[in-house]
Amino acid sequence: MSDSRPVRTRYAPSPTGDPHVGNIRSALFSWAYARSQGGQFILRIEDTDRNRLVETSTDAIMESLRWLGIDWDEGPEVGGPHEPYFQSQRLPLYQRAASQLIEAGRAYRCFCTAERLEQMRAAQAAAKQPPGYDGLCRQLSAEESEARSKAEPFVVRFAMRREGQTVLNDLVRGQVVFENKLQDDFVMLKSDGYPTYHLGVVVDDTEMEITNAIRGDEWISSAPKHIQLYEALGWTPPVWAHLPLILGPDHKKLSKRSGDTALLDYRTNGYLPAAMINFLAFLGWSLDDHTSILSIEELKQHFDLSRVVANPAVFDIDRLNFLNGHYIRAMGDAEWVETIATWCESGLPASVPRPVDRPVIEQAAPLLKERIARLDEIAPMVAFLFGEEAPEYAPEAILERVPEREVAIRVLETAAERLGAVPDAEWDVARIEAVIRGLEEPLGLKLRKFVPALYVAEMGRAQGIPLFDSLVLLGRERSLRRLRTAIRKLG
RNA sequence: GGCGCAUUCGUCUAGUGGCCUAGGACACCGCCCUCUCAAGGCGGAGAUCAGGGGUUCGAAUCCCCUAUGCGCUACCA
Repeated sequence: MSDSRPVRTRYAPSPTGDPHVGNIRSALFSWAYARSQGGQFILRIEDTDRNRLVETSTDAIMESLRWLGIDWDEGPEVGGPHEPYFQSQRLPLYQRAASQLIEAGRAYRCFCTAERLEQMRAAQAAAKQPPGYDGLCRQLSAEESEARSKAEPFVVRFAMRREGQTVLNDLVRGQVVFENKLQDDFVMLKSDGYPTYHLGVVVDDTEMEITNAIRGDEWISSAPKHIQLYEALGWTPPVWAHLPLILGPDHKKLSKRSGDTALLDYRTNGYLPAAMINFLAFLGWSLDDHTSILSIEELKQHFDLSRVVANPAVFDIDRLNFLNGHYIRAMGDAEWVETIATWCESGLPASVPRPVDRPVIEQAAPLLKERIARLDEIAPMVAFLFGEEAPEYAPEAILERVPEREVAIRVLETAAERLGAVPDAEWDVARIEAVIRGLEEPLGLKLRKFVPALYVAEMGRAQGIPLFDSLVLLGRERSLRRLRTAIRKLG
């Protein structure tokens, strides 16, 4: 198993859309493994499907990786000794391999039309036979093949060995044996001259000196194709590691239908990269029997393919939310203030003047920290600080917490009266707290019983950052006005 | 249908023959703290290790069978 070559891994997505979490988890593991081994991580774009190509994908792929802090040593924008890193720009490489295989009798041109293949499959299905190419063009003589290739479109199929078995030695699954008689001659070069995935990976992984091919488990069935390709080409295959799938809440492979979302959606939804990394890292891997919080630095240092498990993992959003809250609380004060400012700029109503009042943000910041799980919760929670009146609310919001209308009105009136007696110069937390606590006696109610009414009056909702501090931030005038507004609403 | 993979608390996982009357984390429940909501602290419930056969003095850990789930089965990756 020992190999003196430096470890080289790659992430080789196809640009058919924005990368989703399952895909990025593969990137993360590949990257982490390379880093833990002091090796290199390569980014390669497998843009061989012209029909499904989405122009913006490559940028989304790079942006996703950068957001998480996954850096690549070779690939788009950074270059490297194996340029280019786009498969569409490496066509001669695949064509050369295909010719070599045709000459060696290990591959052949196939002139079958889509219609014929369709009929063939229908017949196979009707006869309850396993689908697969029937090998019609495998019989063609070299001369005929050569001649027809001048006039007809064709694909190149790989002639799979049909006797014996093909054995995959997988780092996470151990030995997996495939019966060759069940294999069929797959297309390796399409009629448009582009390679299929199978040829593309084998050629490029070899040319780019990849030592460890880490990919999702959905690929394990095609491993025998790749292994036989390596054999036929006389090349040495990388060490494979097939990662367990990530499942949606319905326990099916994560897909658009099954709760998956593009990775970058998590950014716009207010998740922190550190939380995402931590979350993804433990989907199929663990450090030991007790660690559940892990930084990206620790991951780089300790990640090990030998601790990847084989069974699929369900994506648990509750856990991600917890981790996100954890990393928010762990954030440094200055960074936290910047974060709040950013999310306020984008999340507050247009009526709030920009740039958003910095001192207010700075004072609200510490109060906000342990109350936020996602960054997109920031703006709704501090919105009340930026306006004359509280955000619109229904009077019922008060009555839900202080059921009797008369009592609620008395609470608000008494508060307005006593708070109104506090001169502006003495409007501070200590004084406000004393006054509001002093309301217990005249109202004959426990603080916790009546205070929600004040929350709603001041911030439009029954829960939020601490009331006493909020009143200071609001100032005497606005605080009192909101009390009067609430009384009017109830009356 | 065929082939392949998987199967430990609801979820992510620890566990590689005796340390397991199965550990940690999230979620859940309770108590404490408390101006709301959180956060935090403490505690609780929760897995007869899919089921059945073996092997062994001894199995979650090894073998076999069954069941279930998932993946693949394209000129998509």
